[in-house]
Amino acid sequence: MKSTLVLFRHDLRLDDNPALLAAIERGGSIVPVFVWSPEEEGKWQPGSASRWWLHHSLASLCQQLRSLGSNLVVRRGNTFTELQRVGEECGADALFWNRRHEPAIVERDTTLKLALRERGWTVQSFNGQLLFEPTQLRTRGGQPFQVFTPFWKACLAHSEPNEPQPAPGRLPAPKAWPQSEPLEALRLLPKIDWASGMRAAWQPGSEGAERRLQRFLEEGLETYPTDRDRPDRDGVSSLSPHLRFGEISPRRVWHEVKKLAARAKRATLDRAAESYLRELGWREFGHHLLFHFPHTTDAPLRAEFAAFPWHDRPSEVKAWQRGQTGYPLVDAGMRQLWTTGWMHNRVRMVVASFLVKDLLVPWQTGARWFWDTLVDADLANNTLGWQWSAGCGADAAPFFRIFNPVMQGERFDPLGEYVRRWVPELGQLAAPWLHRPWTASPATLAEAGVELGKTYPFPLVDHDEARKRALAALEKIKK
DNA sequence: TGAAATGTTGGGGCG
DNA sequence: ACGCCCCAACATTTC
Repeated sequence: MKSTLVLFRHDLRLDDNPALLAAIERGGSIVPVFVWSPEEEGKWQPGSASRWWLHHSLASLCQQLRSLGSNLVVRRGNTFTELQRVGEECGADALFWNRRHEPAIVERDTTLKLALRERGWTVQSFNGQLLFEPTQLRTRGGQPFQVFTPFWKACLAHSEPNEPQPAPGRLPAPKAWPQSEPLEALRLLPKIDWASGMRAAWQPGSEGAERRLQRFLEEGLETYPTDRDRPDRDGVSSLSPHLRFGEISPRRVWHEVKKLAARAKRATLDRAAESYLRELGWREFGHHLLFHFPHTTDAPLRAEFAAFPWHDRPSEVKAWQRGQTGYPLVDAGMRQLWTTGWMHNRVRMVVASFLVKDLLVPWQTGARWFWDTLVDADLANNTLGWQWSAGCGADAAPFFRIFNPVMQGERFDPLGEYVRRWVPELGQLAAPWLHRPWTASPATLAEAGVELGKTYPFPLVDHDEARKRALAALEKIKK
């Protein structure tokens, strides 16, 4: 009996999993495999938050596989070596996977494919991560898109992404299971347990993804166009980490949202669906860009920004990381990130603007911190987001577009509920002062139990001055 | 998916 | 009634 290995990576689900379905169609037994080989990811090995998530997501996948009479073979080491060994142990001569588009992985996978084929294996890869493959969409001039709007129009004009496929009901097991390590051997969990905030906020695995999706469809989609900008509300889907690990397929999300809007036949829902799918479009855009411009993980896409006069001050970076900048919205965001492994997108833009423009810290420093702390850390989206914020990427916000952290707070967290949740030492301050405590009278501060410089910091920089400094720095790279 | 600076307009107070 | 000033409200330009 023939046997097919299915390599799981960023597709930790059983439904709408093209590699898995193709393996079943091929006939014979199926051997699901996970190989932990972080050094093969190059400079961007999974960060701490991602590892925590990965552990739990693998546990969930393993349980689901077992309920189908299968299992997950867990190995660590060199991917090529381990797959060969697994193949020998169960007599498999085929390997199927869903593609990833990160530069180091594309390179690794290309080598892997060739090496195994040379040894007589059948190796096939599929698209399980994206709505469209990066090579499918080109401008009329045959170039990759670098501006979002035409990119998205091309997506919408393209034939619909495939309908999602249901999970198989059963997976034929091999006669003998290859050796497998216990999950704990991968040592993905932190040594000191800092993950309690993450446990409270998330349920890694496709079951958790499913719950998020259903809740969002029922309660969130309708108000998405406005509430998506409100960190004080539960107005977004929170699917990002689930999409990152492939616990839910983007095609599934796409079709569920469209189906709901089509059934409802209401203009508001149509608009809401459009607005949400557009964000899925940004995810897609990020992945396509990284595929076509692999150097952008570390270097600005707009080369002139390489000469930007950044100021990397470790003490200021530290204050930013710890949520001690003295700007309440920035600090709230950074603490939400530290505690839950996630930050609301509106606030991500504000904290990124603050780091890059108010502090003049290189965007790569911010990207590194997000990479380590986000449970949804995704190389393509992280790169796109930071280059967008720094004004040096594709279709980026112009550098002179500088967020005012006070105004953003007043506009998007008007009652200060978001700040109060994450910066409790300001909890007693009334809304008008909450976003700019340094402007409150000594009496107001005393009444709220706030002592600036002691219980909560003074602003690290004066935004007005910082803004002028940033614009002056920009002049240096202009001809 | 900005915000500040600058320009324009129009109503009201007032001599 | 008129001209003048002020300034809020909005629009446009600039960074």
